[in-house]
Amino acid sequence: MKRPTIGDIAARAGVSKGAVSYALNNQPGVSEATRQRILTIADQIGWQPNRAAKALSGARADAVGLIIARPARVLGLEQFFMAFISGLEAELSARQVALMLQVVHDHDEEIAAYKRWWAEHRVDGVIVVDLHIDDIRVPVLEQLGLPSIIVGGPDGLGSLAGVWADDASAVSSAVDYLVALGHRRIAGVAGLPSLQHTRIRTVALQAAMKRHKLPRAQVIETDYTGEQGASATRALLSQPDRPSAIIYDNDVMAVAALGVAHEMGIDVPRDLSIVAWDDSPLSQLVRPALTALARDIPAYGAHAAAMLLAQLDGRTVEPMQDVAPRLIARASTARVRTA
Amino acid sequence: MKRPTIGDIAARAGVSKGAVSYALNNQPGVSEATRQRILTIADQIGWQPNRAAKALSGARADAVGLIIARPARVLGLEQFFMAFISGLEAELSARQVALMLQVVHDHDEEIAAYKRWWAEHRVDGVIVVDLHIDDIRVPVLEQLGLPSIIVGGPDGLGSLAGVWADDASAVSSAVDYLVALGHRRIAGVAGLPSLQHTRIRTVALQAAMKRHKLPRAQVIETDYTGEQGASATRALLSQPDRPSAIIYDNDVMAVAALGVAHEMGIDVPRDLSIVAWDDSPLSQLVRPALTALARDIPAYGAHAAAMLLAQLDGRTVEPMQDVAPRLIARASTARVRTA
DNA sequence: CTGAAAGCGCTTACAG
DNA sequence: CTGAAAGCGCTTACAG
Repeated sequence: MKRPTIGDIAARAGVSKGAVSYALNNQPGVSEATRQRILTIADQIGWQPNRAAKALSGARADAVGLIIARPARVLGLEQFFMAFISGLEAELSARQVALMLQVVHDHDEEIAAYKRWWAEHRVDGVIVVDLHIDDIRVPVLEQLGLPSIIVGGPDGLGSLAGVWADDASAVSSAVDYLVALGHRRIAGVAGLPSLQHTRIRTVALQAAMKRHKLPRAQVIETDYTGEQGASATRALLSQPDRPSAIIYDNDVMAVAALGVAHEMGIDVPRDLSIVAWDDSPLSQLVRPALTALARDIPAYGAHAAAMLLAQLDGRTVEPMQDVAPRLIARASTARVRTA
Repeated sequence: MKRPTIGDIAARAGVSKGAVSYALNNQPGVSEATRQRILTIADQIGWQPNRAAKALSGARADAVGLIIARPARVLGLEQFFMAFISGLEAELSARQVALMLQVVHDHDEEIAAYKRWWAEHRVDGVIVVDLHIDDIRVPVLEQLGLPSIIVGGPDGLGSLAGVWADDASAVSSAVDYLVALGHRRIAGVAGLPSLQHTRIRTVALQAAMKRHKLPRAQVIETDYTGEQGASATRALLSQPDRPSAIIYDNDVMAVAALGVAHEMGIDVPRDLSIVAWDDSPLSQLVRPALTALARDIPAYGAHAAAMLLAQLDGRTVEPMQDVAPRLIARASTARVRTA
């Protein structure tokens, strides 16, 4: 059986295709009685709009895009993206908007994909993640005029709207807590230095140390993998003046740190306190359970999607700071030993 | 500036739109010289095909769909999906085929989405994951005629093509290994009982026990979360005749088990051996590192995508068994203590 | 090898 | 409130 078209509906209802179109799209131009009759017939014969035809007449694609530029190797261990996507979906599918997903190697590929999607009318807008410092994607998106919501900010957004978490205040509260526990030598194992939020966190860490009149924190940058997290931890703990507390930019590295501490005979939390970014089932499962800086990642995704949809509806969208991450204290942090 | 169309190209080249179409699609009907001239002009003016117009003329959507039916809560901790998606993408993006992703609550929603996508010509085919026992999606997809590749099998595929890993032989080899280490009481902490591969694994476990003339394995079913993995482990280890080895259907539960063993004063691997399905960075990071049944998940995704693309090209696609998972021995398994 | 034309299924001014 | 018609940008028989 062939797919029914508005022509079929029009024939059955004894009206023109134009009238059917108005009725189906809730446009004025048909009487309420006719509209109802048309809607009933459409339902009966199982009519579904042909997207291609709609799109060719200038309608929206009813799809938004998300591109992730990370090596496959690292992707698997990021709890972030699945949680973020499930949040996006909650907003999008309620509005029958589809999500186009692509995984690429770098920003050049990502930009090429944006251009193609936009030229092909595949998407109405995109959600951009992993904001970099001096991000080359921002000017390209501005120039294309492709509606975009950046996940990150508040700096470097250009004229685009963004949504970000207040990582700085979260780091600050973590340092306050550690200092209150008596820690004075606090170090950081950071993520990719090119990411804007890595810089924000590191700057906030140093600012908090300064505020407490403590020496600058040692910070080692990594690629987020467990291996690099482990190496960084070994380096930090092999010094004579080793830190008594370390803040990790993701949970995988913090778990790796537990293994390193174990192998070096350093007890957590007695001899070393550990704080991990991004609470996760993992953080709760390991022993000792990890003190974490927790973000509501699905909510973060939902907000980004809602902002994009609002923008597509022509509403003006203000850059927005999302709720601040919370410090969840567990067994990996403790009062520092009085030597 | 307006987007260029084939009309613009035709005007510049001094040929008809038809000729341009033939040239651009590598169809016969234009001379090689003309084709080159047209291609050059298209490139110069930055022409990109309008998908909507192509689709309306009966072309493919050049998109395939993937729907994941899992609660958001569980999704975040599944390393599987991101790894699988990165494998899909490797195949798809090489062919400029887009991936439509949707997250739903149950199979009814999933089926509704398949119907809509297919009716709307949004996708050319779909990849179906998490094959259930008596899966209601299979007959629906068969009836729709929507090209589909099932991830799972070999049973319950109906007339659809599938790709699956030989979980049975993997479980069998794990049991052989444990028995060789002297274990006689082996238990299983399984995943969702409605999933086909859960049944395959459990049946294989019992078959292996029988082959070794050992008593049936105790198997506890779970929802894959760390909590249920922990409860199941507590239950198993609280018995007088507690097992000396347990096989877990995912890494998250196995890590939770390490915590439970620790809290109960049971040493791993001295008093308890643990084998985890699906090797992951997590399995390698925890202490003791987990002996794992490892699948190459990105390759699995790549194969599924390749099969779907082949099917869309009209090639006949045979159901295919992927490479068998490998047992990777690490520190969580050991020779059983001679009591 | 090339041109002119119809058609895909919608939307939307334009007349009545 | 309704109908007839043009148009979106392609593809593809059908003539030359």
